[in-house]
Amino acid sequence: MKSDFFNQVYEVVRLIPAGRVTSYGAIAKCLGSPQSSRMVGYAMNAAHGQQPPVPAHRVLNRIGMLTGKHHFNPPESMQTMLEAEGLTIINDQVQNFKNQFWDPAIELEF
DNA sequence: AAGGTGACAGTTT
DNA sequence: TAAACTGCCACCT
Repeated sequence: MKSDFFNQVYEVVRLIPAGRVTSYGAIAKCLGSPQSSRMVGYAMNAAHGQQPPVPAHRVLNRIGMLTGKHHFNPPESMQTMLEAEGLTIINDQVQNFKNQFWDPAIELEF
């Protein structure tokens, strides 16, 4: 059993609806550690091969930039998957990021 | 066992 | 205004 912290992150990420994106900080905050955003990113690093798969491509930094695309295989698949969900990505940045933002702290409570 | 790293974010200079 | 530093906590060497 991995650390529950990671499992929490995976669960939240899997709840992200298609066509929506969120930030590491939002997830970290939802878990109760708003300053532990790095841990969320690190959890994503271990998200490879998780069951069910974790849509890590829907998790971006606070500015909507595909910072972790380099960790995908191939890296360009991240942008491809996001575009397939209806998102517009230019220069590794999600357009209308604020409009597509999905805040777990709000959506989950709703 | 201890130190260093990291897919970030917020604050300060 | 932009750039740089610190904080955070688990994983890896």
